[in-house]
Amino acid sequence: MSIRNPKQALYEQFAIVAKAFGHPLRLEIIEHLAQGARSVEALAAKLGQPTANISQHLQALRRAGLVMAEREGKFVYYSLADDSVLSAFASVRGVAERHLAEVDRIVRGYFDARDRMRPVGRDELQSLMRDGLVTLIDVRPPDEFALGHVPGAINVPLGEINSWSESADTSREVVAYCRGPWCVMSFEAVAALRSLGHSARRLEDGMPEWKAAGLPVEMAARSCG
Amino acid sequence: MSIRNPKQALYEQFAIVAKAFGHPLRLEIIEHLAQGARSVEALAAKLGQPTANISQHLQALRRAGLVMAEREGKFVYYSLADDSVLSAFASVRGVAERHLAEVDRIVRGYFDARDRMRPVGRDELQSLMRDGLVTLIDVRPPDEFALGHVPGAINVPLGEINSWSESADTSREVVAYCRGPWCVMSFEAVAALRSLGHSARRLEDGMPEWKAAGLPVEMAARSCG
DNA sequence: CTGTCATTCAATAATTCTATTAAATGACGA
DNA sequence: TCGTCATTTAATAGAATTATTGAATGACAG
Repeated sequence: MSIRNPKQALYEQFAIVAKAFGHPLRLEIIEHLAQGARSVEALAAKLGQPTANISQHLQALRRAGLVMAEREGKFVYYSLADDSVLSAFASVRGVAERHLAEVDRIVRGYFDARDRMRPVGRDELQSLMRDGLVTLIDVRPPDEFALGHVPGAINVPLGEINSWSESADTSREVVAYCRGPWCVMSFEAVAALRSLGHSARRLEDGMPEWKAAGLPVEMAARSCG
Repeated sequence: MSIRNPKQALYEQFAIVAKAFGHPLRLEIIEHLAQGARSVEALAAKLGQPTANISQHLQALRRAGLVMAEREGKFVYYSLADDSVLSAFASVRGVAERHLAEVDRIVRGYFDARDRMRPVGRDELQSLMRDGLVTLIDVRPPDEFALGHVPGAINVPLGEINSWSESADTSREVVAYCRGPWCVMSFEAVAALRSLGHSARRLEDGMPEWKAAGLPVEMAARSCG
C-alpha cells in the first residue's frame, strides 16, 4: 500500500471525485449550484444547515474539482465546475434508479402517488408551447427563476400556487417544472393544482437539463401575475 | 436530520452509489469485472489482496447495486450489474481528468513520457485493420483475452512482448490495447516495442469501451505464435 | 482605524470506513 | 459422513469523515 504505481495513483484521484458525490448534502448542494452561482450563506439558508458545515462541504467539492469559487466583495460565489459534473451526477443517479430497490420503493411510495401521469418530454413541451396549448409554470423561488428559465414560463413559487390558481383558467392544461428530475417541488405543484381542479403535468426534467440540452433560456423576470 | 423527507431519502440512495465508486480498490475491481465475470479469489489474486478484503469490497459494491453475484459450484462469480455502471465510472473519470491537476501531473509524468504519440482511435483502427496495414495486439492476460477481444487481434501478454517481437516484422506498425483508457499495460507494451525498434501506438480505449461502442467481439482463442 | 459581516479555519467528539485476523458457512468429492 | 476448498462473517484496531462550536481571516463601510 505504501508503494503506489501510477495506475493506483490515478485511481485514487478518481476515487476522490466519486467520494465527493458520496454525501446526500453535497448532492443537494450540487443540485442547487446547477441552478446558478450561490454564496455560502445562500446555500446554507436553502439547505437549512449551519454556514460552517456548508462551507466545509463546499471545500470538499472544490478539492475534488466539482465546483469553483469566486470572491466578489464580502461574498464567495460557488458554481459548478462545468456540465460534466451534472452528467456524472446523472450517471450515478441512473445506476441507483436502475439497481437499488430502495429507490423504487421511495418513488412508488411518494412520487407516483402524487403524479400518476406520464411526465411531459422536452420535445413535447416545445410543440405544446408553440401551439399555445399549455401554461408553463416554473415553481422554483424567484431568485432561481430570474437567473434563467424556459422561454414562456411564468414564475409561480410553490407557496403561491393556491392564489395563482384562482386567477387561472381551469380548463387550460398546466405544465410544471423545477430544479431537476427528482426535485419535489414540481410534484407538489402538480398535486396541488390537480386537487384544485386543474389539469396538470410535470416536465420530465428540470432547468439544468433543459439548458444542458442546448435549448434556449430566457433571463428576464416575468412575474406570476 | 432525524426527519427525512423523500427527497433526502433519495439523495441518500444516490450517495450510496457514489460512495461505492469512492475507493481505489473498488474502482480496480470494477475495471476487472468490466472484462468479464470473475470469482472472488481470481480478483484477489489479480489485485494482490487478501480474499476477505476483496469479498467485503464486493459486497459493498453489491449493496450499491453495481455488481451481481452468481454461485456456480464452489465459486461465486461476480459481474457488473450492467453497462450503466461503466458509463458512470467513465463520467466520474471524465470529471477527474478535466478538473484535477493531479491527474494531469500523473499522466504527464508517467504516461506521456512513454507514449508521446497520438493514440489510435477506434474508427481509425478499423480502417487500418481492413487495409491490413497494422498488427493488433491485445496485451491482457490470456484468460481475459479468451473471453472476448477485438477481431483480428493476437494475444501477446505483457511478459511475452520481448520474445514475440523477435519473430515479428519490425517494419510493420503495431497497435496495442488492454483493459481501458488508463490501463498501464498498453503503455508498457508500446514503450517496450519502441525500444526494440518497432513502430507502435496505443488504441485510445480498451476492450470494455470497444464492446460498449457496439463493435464486434471475437471469442475464439488465438495464440501469440 | 474600527466595526460589521461573510467566510474559513481549528478543535472536538461521534460515527463510519477499512484491513486484518480468525472462525463459520456452503458445496463438492471421496 | 468427512475433509477440502471458496467464500462469507465476526471481531478488532486504526484511519477517515462528519457536525458542531468557537475563534480567526478578509473585505467593505464609516
